[in-house]
Order: sequence, then structure tokens, then C-alpha cells
Amino acid sequence: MAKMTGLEELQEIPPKVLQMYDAVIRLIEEGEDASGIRVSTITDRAGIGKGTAYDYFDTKEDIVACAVVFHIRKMFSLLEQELQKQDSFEKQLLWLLEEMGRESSRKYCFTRMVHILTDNSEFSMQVRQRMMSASFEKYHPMRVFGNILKRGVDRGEVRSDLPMEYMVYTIFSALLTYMLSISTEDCFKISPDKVRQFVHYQIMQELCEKRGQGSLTGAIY
Amino acid sequence: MAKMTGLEELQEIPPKVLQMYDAVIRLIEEGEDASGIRVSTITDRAGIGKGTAYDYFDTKEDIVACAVVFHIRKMFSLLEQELQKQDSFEKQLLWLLEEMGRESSRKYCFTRMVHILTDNSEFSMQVRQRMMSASFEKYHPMRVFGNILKRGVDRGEVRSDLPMEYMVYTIFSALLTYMLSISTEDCFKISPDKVRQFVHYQIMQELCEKRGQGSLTGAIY
Amino acid sequence: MAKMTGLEELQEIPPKVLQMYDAVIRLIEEGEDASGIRVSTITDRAGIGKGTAYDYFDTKEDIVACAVVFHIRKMFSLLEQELQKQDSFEKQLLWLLEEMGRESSRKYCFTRMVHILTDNSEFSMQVRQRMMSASFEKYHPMRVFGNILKRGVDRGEVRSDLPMEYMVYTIFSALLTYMLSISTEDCFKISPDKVRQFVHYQIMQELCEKRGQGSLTGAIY
Amino acid sequence: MAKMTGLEELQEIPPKVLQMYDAVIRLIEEGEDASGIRVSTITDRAGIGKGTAYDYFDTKEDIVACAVVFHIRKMFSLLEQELQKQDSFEKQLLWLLEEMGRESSRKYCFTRMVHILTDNSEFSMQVRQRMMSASFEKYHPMRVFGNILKRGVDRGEVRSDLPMEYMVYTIFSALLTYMLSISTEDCFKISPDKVRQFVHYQIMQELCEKRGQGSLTGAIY
DNA sequence: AATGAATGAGTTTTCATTCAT
DNA sequence: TATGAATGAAAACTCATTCAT
Repeated sequence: MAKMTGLEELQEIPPKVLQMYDAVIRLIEEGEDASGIRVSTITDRAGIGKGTAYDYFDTKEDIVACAVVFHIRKMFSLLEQELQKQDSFEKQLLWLLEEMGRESSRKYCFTRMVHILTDNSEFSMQVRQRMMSASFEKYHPMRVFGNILKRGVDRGEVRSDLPMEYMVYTIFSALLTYMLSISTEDCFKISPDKVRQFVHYQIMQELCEKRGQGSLTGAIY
Repeated sequence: MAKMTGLEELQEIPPKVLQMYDAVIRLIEEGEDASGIRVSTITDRAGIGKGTAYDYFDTKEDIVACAVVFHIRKMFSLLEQELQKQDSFEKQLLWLLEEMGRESSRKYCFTRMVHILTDNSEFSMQVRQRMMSASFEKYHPMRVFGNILKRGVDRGEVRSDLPMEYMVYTIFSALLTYMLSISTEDCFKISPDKVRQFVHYQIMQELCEKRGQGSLTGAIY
Repeated sequence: MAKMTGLEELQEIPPKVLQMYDAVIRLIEEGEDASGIRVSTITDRAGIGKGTAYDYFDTKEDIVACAVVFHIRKMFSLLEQELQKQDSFEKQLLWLLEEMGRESSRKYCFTRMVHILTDNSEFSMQVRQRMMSASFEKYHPMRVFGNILKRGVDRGEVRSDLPMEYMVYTIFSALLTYMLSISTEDCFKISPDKVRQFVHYQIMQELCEKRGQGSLTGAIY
Repeated sequence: MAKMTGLEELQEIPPKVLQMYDAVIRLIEEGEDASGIRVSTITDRAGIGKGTAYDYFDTKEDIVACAVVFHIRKMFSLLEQELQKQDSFEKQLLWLLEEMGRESSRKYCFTRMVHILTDNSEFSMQVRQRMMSASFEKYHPMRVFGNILKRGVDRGEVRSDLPMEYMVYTIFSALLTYMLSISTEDCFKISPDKVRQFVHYQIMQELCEKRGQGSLTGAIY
């Protein structure tokens, strides 16, 4: 049987595979290290036989990598949908920050991505490889951020004199740090709430036309 | 025998333990995933007996965690020394960016740290725990960045009207993104060189007194 | 998979587990110390894979403890069956003594039990714990001896004026000493044959109605 | 260096060896299984270097076997001394029963002996072998019991018409069962106190001249 | 197609024993 | 002489993968 790649569209994915993906994501969200997840745990949670996993995937690494790729894609797809509901760039930014701060499993998506991007394991290389493929393109984080920026420029809310790549970089880097401050509160030494204010201030200062409205000092202290 | 913690001072560490630390770091630099390293590989490389590892550590996880903690501490200590040789804030920033870009083992230190900060494994929790301990304090990344900023403020190069925490955050976030763009070139969508320019530009714009000298557009395109 | 307890009924026990039990008992009968038995020896003898042992049991100690519990139960069950074939209390006693003296694997059952009762190891505690469980009750040594005594009283062969517990104790104690004299001939200082005569004499003297028939001196010397 | 045998007289035994013996016995009394005791635990407790153990003994088994042999000898020697202080056979018996019932480490001596007599391990065979040697003879349990019986006969308290061996057997078997009832209360089904009464009654009935004084029924119920 | 019992190669871990100091 | 760091052979245990049903 042709094996799964993690890049299939939702409707193409057999129910048992979706159950497996779900099991993997739940395990990761519960704090399990990706390389430490056992096939039997996945199939038990998915309510299927162990042998069945090998009808759809060749190795354990494939299972976990596909589940993660699928999940990242799904999450960024949802993200884009939600962002389109907000009608200004600043509202979109605020929604993003709030969503990330919410005690929700969704927030792990971003952290997970960074974790994988900084890893050398066989499993991570597979995820990275798939994130470079054409069918992932649409939901690529960089693309999602690019889209909201583009619309912001069109609406005249975001500066048009800065290179798009620079703006994407600015958002990515800011959100990343907010994420880290949340997930590693104890060792990061700055409270997530303060980081969130910094992020909001910095992005608005840098990327939006009307600069200088409100000062950091005033806004925060 | 009392076991190692990874927080010992260099001179307190037995030679065989240093050989083990060295073996672990080399393996990680060669691309091995931390959780995939085998005890026998470590002891073989260190040129010691397998049992000796267990004279100094209780479990395999301890070995790797201590090696990583020791290495991060050593690297940030070196970093601080090197940074002190540069006589202006901008030179320090440029040196940092160059150093990170260099095909050098040293750069792994930062990536490794981020990887661990975003992980949930037993091993990562151990590293995080140790990074919070008093004896790590001195080499904590936040402290190192704080120090160069403080000196920058004293020399009148860095703005004194911004909260220190905010500036530390800005540097951390920027360097992290540069690091990610280097280590995952294909999937990041912006070239490391461009990210480096963005980082330089953004930090100087934000943190230094004399703002507006040079424009991003002009500087880059 | 749910693990074995050693208290399952014969028909509930998977064939591979029976093969393992058999291997363990044979090893013990061959003189191997319970704590010295290796998992690989058991599985090799049982003709199964090493991993299979861990499908049915959690630890090596579990394997050996369950095998011993199962064997003790089986042996006392057989014992009860055989004893019922003898039609008088004295014949039952004589059959017991003969059976114990026979160079047969069966006799180890009693010695093994005593060895375990006098031990403090993890393994022995497990066996003791299981011997106290309800499903062991039926084959408990005390019960088996109690049954033959009860029938003896009913047939008018055994005294009815003595407390049952006292009589059970008398038999247990006598058989135990006979067993010890057999298994440690050199160091016991009384020959098993003599002990056997003592046992027969003492039990008949003490427990049976018609006392004083035959004297020890006369009977033995 | 000539190694220890466990049969040396107290004054011949080097202090470090006595410390080791002490450590072993304490470990066994704390519930450690003889074969599970580690050399490093012994030497740590004895306050000596690990290598030193091998100056006095060839193997770990030697260490434990010698310690046990020495201890059994010492205990039965003490036993004999104490028994001689009691001026009648019945008082001696009562003292023995009380001593065994006392929450004292001393009681383990008898249990330990039985455990070793029913074992097949290398270590137990060594102990048995030593218990058969000439220099152990003096403190052999059978000898100790024989001595008090002999004196009882001389004083006219103990019957002279029974073979000595039979009387030794009777005492041994009775005490053994009392011991077992104490150490395995839960699984033995008769309370130690009752067993003690049975033992006292039975031995006095069987072995002493004036029979029939007091009935079991009357005495106990 | 789906299963899950069985496998065994591959790891971690232990600890008696040695030997340089 | 006494030590204890170092060793490595030996054992327990894991778990991805297979395959008969």
C-alpha cells in the first residue's frame, strides 16, 4: 500500500490515520518527547491494532513526522482563517497574541515548530523536508504572516516603504520570543505579560505608518 | 561516590568526566539527537570504561544533561570574555553576528539552548532546572546580554530611556531568529544574510541614541 | 497486555507461560537458586523469545515468583487428590512419608515453600503475598492437612478431643523436619530413615485414638 | 595472605573482618537477601576500603558465608551459655521460647539456619559445608539441644527410656515450627502464641517423666 | 484488511574484581 | 598495607517491526 506523507488533504486521510495523528499530537501536548513516543502508545490511543500502523507508515519516525506536519499545517490553516475575521492589522496582531497566551493546545504549534527547526534528529529532518514541499507552501508560517502584512499594506495600515521580508522577520522574531517567554517562564526572567506589551509596541512602532503614537515608557510603566 | 551536577567549576571536574563532556558535545555537533546518544558511544569516544560513566552519573540522561549544561556555561563565559574585547556596542553586535555565522561549533550553543527550552523531555527539564540554579546565574544568557547593554548605556551608545528588560529581549529575539535562519536555511524562506542585515539594522535603530542614520532600504537594496 | 499473577487456573494460562513455568521449576529442581536464574535461561529452555517473557510478566522476579506459586498450588492440589485415594489416616501418613522420601521432583515443593517462608527477598515476599490470596486458599498446605485430619476424625481414626489447629501443627512440624533431614543429610546429624520412623511414631501416638500400641524403643531398635 | 574460613576463634579474627561480619549480619537482619548483598555495601558499612575485603576473602560468597557461619556459631554459643543458667529442663524450654518470641535480632539466627538448609545456592552450600566441619561441631544446634536434654535426664526431669536422637528431633521440629509461625504470621494461619502453647505442652508431654499433668484442652481453652 | 502475539537486536545498567598508588 | 577508581562481562529490559491468523 502507498504510505502516507503527511501532506495529504484532510478528506484524503483514512479515519484510522486521523486517529493516529490525534493520538500523537495529544501525546506531544502532554509533554512527551517526540522521539520517546512508542508505537504501541499511539495505536492504543488511536484504538487500532499495532500492525495497522505499518499499513499506513513505514517507520515510527514517519508516523510522528506526518502527524506533526499535518498538525502544523492544520493549525496555520486555522490561524489564517481566524486572522481574516479581524478587520485591521493591529486587531490581527492582538488576536494572535491573545490566542498564543490562551491556555490552549493550539499555542504548542508554534513552539513545536521551533523545537523541530532546532533539532538534528532523523524525525526532525523529515518534518523540515516536508515543510519545504510544494503542498505545504500554502500554510507555511512565513506565507501566513506575509498575507496579513500584504493586506495591511493594501489597507494603508502597514508601511509600504519597508521590504516585505523585513516585516515578516520582525513579526516572526517577536512572536517567537513571546512564545519562549510563555513556555519557559522560570528560566527566561521576563514575565510573558511584559514581553507581550513589548511585542505589541515594537511591531506597531516599526511596521505601521503612524509612528510615535504612545511611548513604550508611558504605555508600560 | 557523589555524582556530578554539571554545575561544578572547571577545576573541580575529574579528567574522565571532561572527556565524557567533550564526547557528548562532539556528538551533538555532529548532528546526533541528544536523546539518541548511546552510553557506549560516549565512553568509547572518551576512551574510558562503560562502568566509569556510572561512577560519575546515575543515568544516561544525567550524562547528556550535565554535558550540555557545562557546555552552555562554558560558551557563554567565553562569549562574555570575547565581547569585552570589543570597544563599542555596535562592534560587539557585529562580532556576535559574525561569530554566529561562522561555521563554528560555538554557534550550536545558542541553538541547543533554544531547542532545550522548547522541549518537554526528561532531559530538557533537567537542563532547565540546572540553568535556574544560582551557580549558573553568572553565565545566564540574559545576564551576558544585560552586561553589554549596561556598558553601552554607560558609554552613551545605548539609549537610557528604554527598560533594560526590553532591550535584552530585543537582542535575544533578534539573535534567535538569525540562528534559526542559519540552521534551517531551506525552510525559513529568508536568507541568513538578509536576516543578519535586518538584525543589525533593527537593533541599532531601536536601541541606540542616534537613530535614523542610514535607512534599511538604502542599506540593503 | 494484562500480566500474570500465578493464581490463574490451569486452563487460563497461555501455553508459552506454562513453558516458562516449567523451565523455572526444572531449573530450581536442578539446584539453581531462585535469585540466580537468568531470564535468558528461562526463555531459552521454554523455547520462546526473550521479549515474550516481558509480554506476560513485568520483571524477572515476577516470572520466578509466579512459577513457584503456580507449582506449589499444583503440587498441593495433586497431593490432595492422591491422599484421597488412601482409605485410612495412617495409610495417608505413610503415603506422604514415602512420597517425600522418593527421589522425585515433587518433594521440592515442600522444601521450596519453607525456604521461601524463611526468606526476606523481594521474590519471597511476592510468593508469600500470593499464598495469602483467596484463590490460593483451596490449596493452602494448612487446608490440605486439615482436610485429611477432618476425615480421620469422621472415620473415628483420629482423636476428636484435640484442637484441629494443634493437630495440623503437629503434622506440619513433623513433615518439615523430615524434609530437612532429607535435604541436608550430612549436616542434620540424624538419618532421614530414623526421622521418618520418629515422625510416624509421634504422629500416631499423639493424634490417634488407640494410643500406646507399640513402643518407640521396640519399634526402632 | 591466607583467607578467612568463618571457623576462626573470636580472638583470631582481625578487627576489619569483625566489622565486615557485623555489616553482613545487620544487612541480613534488615531484610536483605543474602545473595543480593553488595560488596561495596559491606565495606562501606564496615568503614573499610573495598579492596581490603579481598585481602581477607576470595569472593563475595566467601564473605557472606563466613559472616553467617560465624554468626550462627556465636549465637548458639551464647544460647548454650544462657541455657546453662536455667536450672530445670522446663525453665530452659520456656526461656528458649521466650527468647525466640522476643523482638530481637537473635531470633533470626534459627530462621536463617533453616533458610540456608533449604537452599541450593553456591553461598548456602558453603555455609552447610562449614557447619559440618569439626570446629563447628561444638556449637551445632543438634549438640546444644542434646546437651540440655542430657542434663535433664541426669536430673531426672527428662525421660530416660526414649532415644536421645528422638528427643532432639522433637525439640528441633517443635522450635522450628514456632519460629516459622512467628516469621510468617499472615500465611501460617495459627497465631504464634497458640503455637507456643502447643510446643510447650507437646514437649513436656512427650519428653518428661511425669506425663499427663495438665491437659492441652484444659491448659489452652 | 486488520490484528496483536512474538520476536531479538540493541540498550542501559550493575557490580565483583583488579591494580596502580 | 590499604585503598577506591576503573573496568567490562554479564544481565535485565525495551520496543520497532513482522507475520500468521
